[in-house]
Amino acid sequence: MRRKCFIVGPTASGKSAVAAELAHLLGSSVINADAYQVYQGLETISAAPEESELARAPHELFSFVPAQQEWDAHQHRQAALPLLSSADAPPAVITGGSGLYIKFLSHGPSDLPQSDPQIRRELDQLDLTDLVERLRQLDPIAAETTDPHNRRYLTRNIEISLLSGRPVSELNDKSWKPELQAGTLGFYLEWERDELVKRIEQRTHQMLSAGAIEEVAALQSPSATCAKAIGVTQIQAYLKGEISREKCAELITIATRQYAKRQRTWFRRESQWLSAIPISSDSSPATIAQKIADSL
RNA sequence: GGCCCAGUAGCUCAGUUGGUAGAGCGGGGGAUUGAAAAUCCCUGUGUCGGCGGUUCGAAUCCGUCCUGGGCCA
Repeated sequence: MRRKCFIVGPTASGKSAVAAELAHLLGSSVINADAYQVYQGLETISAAPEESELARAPHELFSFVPAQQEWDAHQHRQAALPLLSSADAPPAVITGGSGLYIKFLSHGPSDLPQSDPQIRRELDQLDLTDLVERLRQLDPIAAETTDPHNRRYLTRNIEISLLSGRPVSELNDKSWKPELQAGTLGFYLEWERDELVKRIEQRTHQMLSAGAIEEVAALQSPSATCAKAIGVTQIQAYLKGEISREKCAELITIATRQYAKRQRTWFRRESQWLSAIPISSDSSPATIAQKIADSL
């Protein structure tokens, strides 16, 4: 298997630029591990790599899924595996902000059944107490350990039990298969909190004036996942005249900040295999990339 | 100048006939195995504008002053 170098961090941390530089230095390519940069027609809002970055090195798995389609971590892993097979290629640079997508590539996921739209549609009709009851019938242990308020997790656990015909608690041993091998490294771009908040604010305004509004206006019946991208509902509200442009920017900034916080929490937990790289406004992507390349 | 309304957590506001305060949002922390930019959990001591007074006890009543807003001159 090909060696892997993960570049992760919260949104607006400058991952794309560092990844592009690093791939350039290594004569390699950048592989996307971001749940929203996979979509077509969402480039601005998802902060997909810019022209200059795309020109720096080949980019894989970016902007290739129609916005009307659903995509998920498992499909993404399947799509990425062929790109990671040749052992003699230079290390692949994998980057993105979606912890789950990263984890699916850094570790082998458990062998569980895939999602089933039909089952989900049916379960969506039930209310929380019914979902909890349903799970209890299928798997009392899982019902005990699953947050009874978390619709997503309840649904997925019921789905797994139904599809496999066995209780989830038997199938999911909660221990990831360590896929990390020698030569695989992960780097976390670590910003000082206030500085990242400033960057998020600036980037939001930049996005709005760089086509984000037109992009959302042009979205034709996006998939449920796609419609959940930060910025979509806020810009739609602005387009309908429900909120001002300033309010829209404020709401997007807040949502992005909260997202960055969740990312921080996720990656903190992954710190066993991720080394933190302190980064600030005076560090250039090229310098960071060089530093990483030297440590490989 | 006179009258009226408002002044309670970073923000928006609740606080029933007086028993020293509580929600939402924001913020902070956490969870996270095929929807993950999703979904969910935990976390609220603040001179109740200031100063006096009444009372066993006042954010709640009285007086006065300050700051916003409105109406009348």
